[in-house]
Amino acid sequence: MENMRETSSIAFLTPKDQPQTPNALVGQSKKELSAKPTKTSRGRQKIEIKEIDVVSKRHVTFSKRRRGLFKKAAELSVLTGAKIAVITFSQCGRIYSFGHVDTLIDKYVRKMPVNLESYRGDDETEEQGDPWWVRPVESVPEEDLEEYVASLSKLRENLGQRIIEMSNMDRTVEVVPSWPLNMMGWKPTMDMQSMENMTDGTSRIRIGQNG
Amino acid sequence: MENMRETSSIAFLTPKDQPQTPNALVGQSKKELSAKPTKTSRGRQKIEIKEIDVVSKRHVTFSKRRRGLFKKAAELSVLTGAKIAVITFSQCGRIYSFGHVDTLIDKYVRKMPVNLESYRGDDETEEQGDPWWVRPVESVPEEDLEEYVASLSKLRENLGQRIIEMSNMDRTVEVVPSWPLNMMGWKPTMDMQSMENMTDGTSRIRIGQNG
DNA sequence: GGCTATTCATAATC
DNA sequence: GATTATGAATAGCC
Repeated sequence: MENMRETSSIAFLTPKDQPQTPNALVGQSKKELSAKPTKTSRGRQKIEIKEIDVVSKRHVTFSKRRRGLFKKAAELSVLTGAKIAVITFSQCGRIYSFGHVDTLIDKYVRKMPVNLESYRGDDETEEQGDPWWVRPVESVPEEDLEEYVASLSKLRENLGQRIIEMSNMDRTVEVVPSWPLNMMGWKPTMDMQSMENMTDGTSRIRIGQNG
Repeated sequence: MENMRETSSIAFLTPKDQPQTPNALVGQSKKELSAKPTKTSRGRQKIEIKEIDVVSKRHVTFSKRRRGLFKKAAELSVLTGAKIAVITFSQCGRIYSFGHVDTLIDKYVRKMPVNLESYRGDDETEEQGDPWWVRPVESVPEEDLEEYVASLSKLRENLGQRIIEMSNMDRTVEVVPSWPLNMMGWKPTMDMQSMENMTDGTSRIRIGQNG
């Protein structure tokens, strides 16, 4: 009873969901040639929810649906007064975020590790254990202690900064409700959609040692 | 040309968007009494995107739309292979999150500050400046230095933990793609929707000193 | 929490 | 990036 509309037969439809060449209509008519109400589109087609194989298609879908997702988030936020944040890590490693989480995610996931690389333990002769700031203090050689403390101190400093920012955020996850939702000509602004390049393909965080 | 369909006149429609009593149809007919194809619903109505005044209505909308939002996020994730995370802070202070962000948010925004309260600077005689771990090392009195270093060390330890967790996350923001998207009977599971109580009304983070 | 009619999102296509 | 027809989300009700 639900999919009764599938029975409507248009010139476009192939007998039974049979695959057809993308340009099956090329050279058919340009809408003016034929008197029949030739449809120029088959409209939205039902798709299976599984990874899209064709790369270009996948990218398009990512763009469109991400936009839609953000819009939904914005609406939900405005309608209910909820604070919302959305983060999307695209396959190619780009981060698109909605709300103010990007501050949090960006700062913590991407930048913090960098700030932790000052002191790097005993040269690279050491085997690849945990990074220096995770190992027990006892493992730090006497002669490195000064540098170690300095690094620790700096780490603390950076940490402090981040926490402060976060505490501000928490109150202000003001996120969406604050920006003027211009539903008609709605489009994401830099405020709600930030795009960041990852240096390279590694979407992994580099923690501590090794260059 | 777009809003032509508003002209369709059903028994339900009041002359011109004029407000009507909620139970305007009470006692009209129960679908069997009338031969006319009496509509049992006016279907989805267009609404303005602004905070919903009626609380109960707002809650319903929050539930429905949050669910929809998460579903969209799930689909986007599966279709494009992107890693997605969504966090919603409801007005009443509940957190509903999608993906693994909750780990991140929970850990950092809520729990981390607690772990930083070990060393608390010079008693409470000190005025309410920055918390100890943000102030310069020089401000730490000689006699407290040992405790200070210990705390700093502990801080470092906690931090290490968190960063590790996060670095795992980054790879694994595996989030949605991993759970079986059961589109038909789709419903959020504990895996993707976690609900957390805030201790009290304060959605603010308590940082450092003072009890 | 389920139902229906309608609005809204979007796959295909240009 | 724009258009169009159709699949999906959902507002108002029970």
